Amino acid sequence: MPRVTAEHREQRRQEILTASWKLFAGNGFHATSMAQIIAASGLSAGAVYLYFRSKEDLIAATAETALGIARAVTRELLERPKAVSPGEAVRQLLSGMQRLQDQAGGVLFAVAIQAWAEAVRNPAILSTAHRFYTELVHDLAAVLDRWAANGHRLAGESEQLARMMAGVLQGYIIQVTSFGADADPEYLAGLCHRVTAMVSN
Amino acid sequence: MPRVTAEHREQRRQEILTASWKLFAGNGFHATSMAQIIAASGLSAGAVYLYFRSKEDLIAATAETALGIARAVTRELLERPKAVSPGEAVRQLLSGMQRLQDQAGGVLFAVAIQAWAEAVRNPAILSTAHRFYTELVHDLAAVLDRWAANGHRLAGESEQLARMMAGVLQGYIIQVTSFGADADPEYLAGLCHRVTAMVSN
DNA sequence: GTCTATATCCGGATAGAC
DNA sequence: GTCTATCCGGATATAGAC
Repeated sequence: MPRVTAEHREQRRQEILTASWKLFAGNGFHATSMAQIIAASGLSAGAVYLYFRSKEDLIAATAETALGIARAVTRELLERPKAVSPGEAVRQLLSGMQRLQDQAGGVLFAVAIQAWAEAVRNPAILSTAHRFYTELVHDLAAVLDRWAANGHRLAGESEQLARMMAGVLQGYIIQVTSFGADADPEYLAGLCHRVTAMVSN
Repeated sequence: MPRVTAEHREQRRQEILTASWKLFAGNGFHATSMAQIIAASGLSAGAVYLYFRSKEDLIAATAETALGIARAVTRELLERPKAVSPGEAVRQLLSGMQRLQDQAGGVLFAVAIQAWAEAVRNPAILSTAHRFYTELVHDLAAVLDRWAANGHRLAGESEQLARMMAGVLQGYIIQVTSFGADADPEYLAGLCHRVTAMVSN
């Protein structure tokens, strides 16, 4: 009995979230009204508030998903036994993120940017962002260390290099989302290749 | 007569903008009310609306300043006759931006992030962001070309490399603003040095 | 569990006195 | 040119019927 209910609850939450993403991505968190979300979800106001206590809650859950995509992919990367070059890691990271982005209807990157902006005034979002950033850097450093253990030489301390790689990813997200300019595969291939040059000797 | 009036007008606008920056940086554009801005500026509601037609106008003017800082610094860089390495260019860029940031009370980076987020729903801001990004990439490409003309070898087409450098800067802004993590000079020096490795052969 | 209707509040912008 | 008082619209969240 509780099993079905919990599943049902979770599914409903997911439906509402999916409807919210698109609106949040297109209008930003604050210019999106609960009325819009309610209409898009196909439920009533009362029902939506049954699954999310407040708009704040909805924003927090949305940000959690959007900020977590990079982490989800590095996780996969590390679970495979094979060591990869830093550039190859970035390539897999970007294509994995793109895959999740497409699954979500192409809105996660935009929401991630919203979340970075929201973090300045919302401690809960800041904390989420900080957590995922720390984990991402940690994982990237592990990728670098594994590569170095295979006989390659890093250009410095792995965590600092990992922060640079994280910066490249963040910059990429801004560029592709705001300016739609960097989707072309040639640039992407060059970028990944040059990342390897950046972190190695 | 109109001379004095125009100057006076400009100065008043600047005062209002300066008051707005801090609020926008701390609360975001949408969670900042006109009432707060009016109180912070020390003027009355009527007076503020005399200098800015709407909150939208105020946001646009604020975004223009915040998004323009990188451009302002590259401009200086190019006006000097000496060719510099890509890493040195980034170093000067970051320190120049930091200088402007400090002059403005340490809020411009946060406002820039707000502006990137706002760009998804506000065509005027998107256009401003796009313009400054394009100019920045153009200027960075010129820095690279000048360096290449001095006998160094670039790792690819200068504009694509410039876009990578712009991405590094954007990532840095996010990291330093959201996580306050990258202010240490050692990381900064390493970053600049590695940028040169990224773009050269 | 779900929907409809609404209470309540707060935002931006303006009108008009001085 | 500047300030005070106020309007109007729309936002979130809830109360209560079914």
